Amino acid sequence: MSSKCLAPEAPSLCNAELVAVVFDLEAIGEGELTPGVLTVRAGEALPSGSLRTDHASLQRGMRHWVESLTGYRLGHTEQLYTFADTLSVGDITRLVRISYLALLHPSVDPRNWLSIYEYFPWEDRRKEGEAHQVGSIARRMMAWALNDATQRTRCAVAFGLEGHEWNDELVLQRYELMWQAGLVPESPDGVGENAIGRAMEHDQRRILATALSRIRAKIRYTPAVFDLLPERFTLFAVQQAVEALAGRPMHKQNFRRLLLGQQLVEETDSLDSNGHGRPARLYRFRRDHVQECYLTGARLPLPSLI
Amino acid sequence: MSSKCLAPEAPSLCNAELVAVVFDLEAIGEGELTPGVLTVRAGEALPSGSLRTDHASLQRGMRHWVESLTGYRLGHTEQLYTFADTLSVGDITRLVRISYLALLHPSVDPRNWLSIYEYFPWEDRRKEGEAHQVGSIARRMMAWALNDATQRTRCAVAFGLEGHEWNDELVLQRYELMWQAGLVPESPDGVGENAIGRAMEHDQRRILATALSRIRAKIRYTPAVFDLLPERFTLFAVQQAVEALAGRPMHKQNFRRLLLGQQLVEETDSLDSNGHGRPARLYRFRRDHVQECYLTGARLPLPSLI
DNA sequence: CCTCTATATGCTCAAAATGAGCATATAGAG
DNA sequence: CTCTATATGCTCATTTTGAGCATATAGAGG
Repeated sequence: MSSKCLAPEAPSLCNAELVAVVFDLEAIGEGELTPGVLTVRAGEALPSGSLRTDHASLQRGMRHWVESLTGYRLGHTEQLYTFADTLSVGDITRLVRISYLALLHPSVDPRNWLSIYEYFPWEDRRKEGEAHQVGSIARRMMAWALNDATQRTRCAVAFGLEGHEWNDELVLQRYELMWQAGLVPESPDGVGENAIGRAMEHDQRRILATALSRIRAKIRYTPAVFDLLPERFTLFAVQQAVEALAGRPMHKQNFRRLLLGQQLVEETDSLDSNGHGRPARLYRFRRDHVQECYLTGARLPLPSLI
Repeated sequence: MSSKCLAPEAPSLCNAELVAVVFDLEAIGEGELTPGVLTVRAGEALPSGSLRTDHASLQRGMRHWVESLTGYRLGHTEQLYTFADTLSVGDITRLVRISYLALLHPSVDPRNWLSIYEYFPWEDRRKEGEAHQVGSIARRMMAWALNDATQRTRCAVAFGLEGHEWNDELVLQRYELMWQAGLVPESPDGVGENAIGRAMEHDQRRILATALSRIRAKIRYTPAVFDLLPERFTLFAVQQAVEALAGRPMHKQNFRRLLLGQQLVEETDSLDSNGHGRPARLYRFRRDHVQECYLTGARLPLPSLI
C-alpha cells in the first residue's frame, strides 16, 4: 500500500534550483517611485542557484545564492511557487525551480536593481493619461482573440475591458495571454519586433509576474509595505509605496484615514521639511505591536485601500 | 556572473516527492457534515509518490499517484507548498516534498476518507458548547508558555485568548505551537500519553494543516465551496459546507443574503423535500458566468461571511 | 379539520466601512 | 503680504455588515 512499494522504477533524481525575487523601492526623478527588482547579468535573470547538501534548508540555500551573487542579506522571505521544466527527450534528470519572494528596505546602491515596470510596462497605471501603451496592448489582444469567445472573455477580464474592472492582481494571467498572443519576446511564435517589455532567461519573467501578483495581494491584508520603507516616513510616502506596487492611484485623505485607523503607525516628533508645501509629520511603524496581532499570519490591515 | 559559474561543486541531486491533500465533504450522522481528507495506509499518510521522468509536469505526476493509489481522478488542483527535509549527516541526496490541494465532489465511497478533525479536533468550533477540548488545550498551552512572553503572546493570538479573536486560518501556527509544547504525537520530546489528534507520517500533518489553512482562506474570496457540492443544492447546504470547512457557525439569513447578492447561484424549479420543515429550494452554481468573472484568478465572492 | 413544530425565506434597522470632496493649516517663493 | 503647494481635518451620502423579528410552508399528531 505504501507509495514506495508501488514505484518499482527508480525515482528519477532531479536538480532543484532556488530562485529569488527581491523587491525594493527606487526613486526615479521628481519624487517618482517604482518597485525595483534585484537582478543579475544586466537584468537578464533573477539571482538563483542549485540547492546543495550544505544548505540547511530551501530558504537558507536561496539566501546563500542571493548573498553570494549580489551581496545583499535578506530579511523575511516567503515561498512563492515551484515550477518544473518540461522534459526534453532523453533527459535523465529534470529541473525543479523553487521561487521565493523577499522585500528589502531602500538601498543606496542602484546596481543590479531594475524597475519591474521595465518588464511589465502595462502594469503601471498610476497615470491614466500616458497609460503606458495599455490601450494599444488591449486592442492588439482583443484583435488576437477575435475568433475565440473564451479567449475574448479572458482578455476582457484580464485587461479590464467591456465593463470589467482592471484587477491589478492578474499580472500572471495578463503575461500569459500576451505570451500566447505573441506580444512578448519569449513568445514561442512571437513577432520579435513588436514585442513588449524586457525579457528574462528561461521562464523567469513568469516567476516575476507571480511575485508581483503576490505582493499586490499581500499589501492589502498585511503590513508588508513597511518592509520597503525606511524607519521613519510620511503617510504620503506609504501611499506612494502602495501606489507604486499596485500600479494605480488612490485617494489621499481616505488612505490616511484607513492607515491611522489601523493603529499600524505612531507619530514621531519630527517633520519632513524636504517637500514644497506644509511639512509632513514623520511616522514610525509599530512593528512590535503589529507583530503581536498579525505577524502570526492573521489577516487584516489596509482592507480595500485600492 | 552566471549562477552556474559560481557553483564549482556539483549541484546535489534530490528526490522530489509529490503529495496530495484531497478534500471532500462527508456526512456524519444527523445532517452533520465534516470535511474529509483522502488518505492511504489506514489514515497514516497522504497519497504521495516520487516525481518521475515520465510525468509531464508536477501536477500530472501528483494526479498519477492519486489515481494509482486511490482510484480517484482529480479536477482542479492548486499548488500548496514545497518542503525540504532536514538532511542527516552523510546523505547524498535530499528529499523535496511538493504538495498540492484538490477538491472533490462528495463521493459515495467512504473508503480512505477521514475527517480532518480527527487530525485537528481543536479546529472544529461549530458547537461552542462541547468545544472539542479547546478550553483544556488552551489552558495547557498557556501553562507551557508561562515563562516566555513571546510564546505567551503567540499562544494568545493563535488560540484566541486574552481579548484576541479566534482566527480560523491559523491552523498551522496552532499545530506548530502544540508541536513545540509536546501536545501532539509527533512532538520531539512529547508526552505520548496526552497527545491530541491522530498522527501522520513524516511531516504530513503539517502539510494537512497548511491545506486546511489554505482552503479556509480560499472559500472567503473564491467560489471554491461549489467544487465540494453536488450539482444541485440548497442554500443551507452551502452554508453547512462553509461552516464545516471554517469550523465555526454563521448567521443564516445574512449568509443567504450575501450568497444571493453575489449572483453566484441560480434557482432551479425543484425543491428539496427531505428536510423536516418547509422544503428548501434547490439552486445551481452558475459555473459559466462565474468563471467568466473570477476564475481567471480574480478576488471577490463571499467577503467576510464569518 | 386544527395545532404544533421545524425549517425556509423575507424584511427591517442600527452600526460600521467606504468613496468622494470641501475646508483649513503651514511651509517656501515671490 | 500674497500666492502656491502640500499636509491635515472634517463632512456626508452610500454601501456593507451584524443582528434579529416576522412570515411562509411543509409534516406530525391530535
